Amino acid sequence: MTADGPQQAPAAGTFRDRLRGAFATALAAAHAEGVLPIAAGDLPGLVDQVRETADPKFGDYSATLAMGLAKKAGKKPRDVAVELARRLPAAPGFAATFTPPGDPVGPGFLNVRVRDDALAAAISAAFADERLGVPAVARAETIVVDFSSPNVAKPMHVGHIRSTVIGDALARILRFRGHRVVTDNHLGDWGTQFGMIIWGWKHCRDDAAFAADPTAELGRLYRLVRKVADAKPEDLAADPSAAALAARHPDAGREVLEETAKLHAGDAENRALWQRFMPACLADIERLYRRLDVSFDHWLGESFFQPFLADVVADLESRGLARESRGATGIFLDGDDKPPFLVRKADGAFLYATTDLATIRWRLEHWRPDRILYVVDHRQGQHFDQLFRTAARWGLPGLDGVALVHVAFGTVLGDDGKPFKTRSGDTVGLESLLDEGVERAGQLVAADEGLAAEERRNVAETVGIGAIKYADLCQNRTTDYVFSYDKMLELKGNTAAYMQYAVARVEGVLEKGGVDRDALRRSAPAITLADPRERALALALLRFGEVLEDVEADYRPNLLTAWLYDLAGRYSAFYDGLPILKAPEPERTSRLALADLTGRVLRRGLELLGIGTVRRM
RNA sequence: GCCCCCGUAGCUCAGUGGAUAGAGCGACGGUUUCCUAAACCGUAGGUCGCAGGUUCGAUCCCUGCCGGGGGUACCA
Repeated sequence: MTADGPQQAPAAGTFRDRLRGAFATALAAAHAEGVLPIAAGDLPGLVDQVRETADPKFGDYSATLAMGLAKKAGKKPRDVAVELARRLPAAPGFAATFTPPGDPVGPGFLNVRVRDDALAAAISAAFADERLGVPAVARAETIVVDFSSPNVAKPMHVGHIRSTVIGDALARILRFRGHRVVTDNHLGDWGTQFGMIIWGWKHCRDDAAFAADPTAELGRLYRLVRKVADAKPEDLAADPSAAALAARHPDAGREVLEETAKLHAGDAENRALWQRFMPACLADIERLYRRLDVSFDHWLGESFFQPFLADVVADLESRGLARESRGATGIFLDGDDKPPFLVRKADGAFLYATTDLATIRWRLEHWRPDRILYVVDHRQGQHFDQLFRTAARWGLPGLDGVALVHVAFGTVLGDDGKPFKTRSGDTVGLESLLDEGVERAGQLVAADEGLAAEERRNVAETVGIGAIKYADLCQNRTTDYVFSYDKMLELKGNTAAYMQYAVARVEGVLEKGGVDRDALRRSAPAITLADPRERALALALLRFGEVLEDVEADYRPNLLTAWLYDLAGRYSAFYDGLPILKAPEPERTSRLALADLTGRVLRRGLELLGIGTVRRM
């Protein structure tokens, strides 16, 4: 190791962090010497302009900040770049990690390359590290992640999958980053759907069916009563039994609301029915979560907050925020002529706005979060806008400085571009969705004769569920996405199976070589990165921490999937082009270490998305 | 009416105030005495909806228009 090279484990932080730090130092020095005018507040925005290059021929990292600074400084962009480049080598840690940028390129780009010895040292450190070289956040925050939140007593359907999958992935990622994460399944267990089921129970239940499969019977009642209560002619025309029921009960819609109101008011019979229905509903939901490998710290549903609702409204009224209008009570956030944020209906019932306000108050009091994330459908944007503004006006203790964020996502569409439905027009049940994904994965896996029946089933489950989750996560969450089994189960391209396959290939080569991975790790092998494919793989591996930071910044898991895909591709190119087991030393051991690290990074990355891996497939 | 989102290759989608706009599928071509070819390499394919504006630089930011979707007082 040379005198100016890395002395031991590299400095904390990603390469990007270290380079941004060096630029911050250079900027501060230029400012102190009167060369560049920089307000302290501008610094973060400036160093953000240090990022990985689009094309490796420009080096590994690139700074574009000189062009913007030039105007303020009254200098030419290239001159500004030169001033910064001159001061970089003196910044702590720069010379050990990066090669100095040469002359500015183009209008004033500064391109920087990671030193090969620093790259090898960083790989060695990551290889020996449980966290795979990913730094933890400097300041851990308490972050509540509110996701999934299905309506109990309605079967979970395709509409629930995005919130569940995206929310779970974000929670896992934030936790790995070092934050204190509190996941909460804010169940819809107190809404009108119970009025429907209670009404259905009283008028048209099938006791034998309920005894045999409670949730199936409750689901049937829900679907039936919804049609009867809504009384849409086209629905009734398609369903004679619903039509007959609707004819006998023309007031069903009103009666359903009355049953709901009675439940909320504490009516003994309805309350008893609710208590009877709940365990079966929860068991059904929990089975799905087990299959999806999703768990929660808390299950504080709407019913939990029900005792606080009257007080929430009274408090809002006493502070002059909420007032009566057309018999209801609401907060007029945008003046008298715009729809208010209703917290109590004319019939006295509370709404989910009321529950959400009570929930914010409760979470602030009990969890003292720095952030609360709501992973919910983008169609509820207006609700959250009103909710957050109301909370701010409410002046709750502990709300100052707390970020309330609606992490919105688009709708799941079918091939026809319309919301994903079965051919008969019903929403697709989540369970049958998973079954079909696993079934299709199984057909693909079955082609491989090397696996025993049970292992094939496990692989099919992991690949099928992974495909469905990945398809959801790999898309920008704000856009709608078209659900297609064919696409998500492609074995090439940006799919879970491609990444899982890369992991299995790592396993295969290590197994074939009879490699003891723990011993390999303890031996602290020297890393050589002579071939461009080795270097490209190494650089990608070390971006893990940067990517997770970016995921957190915008709550976008698809940045992680995109990077994993890139990483798996680089591994495939490395694996295809270079011998590992048959390479001479020291390349052989170095490549084994790279393969092992790649396998662990891919597995961890997929794990952070809630996606499993297999040893063979 | 008002508010929000979207419009990028034939299809499904990434992307971003920066250098020549990317990937998969589909099409065409190549690679296997070699560790999982479920792979790899290559070719073809784009006025980034249209028109202005801001900028050294715009697919990205602003304005208008066109097209699609969603929301818009007592469901969640």
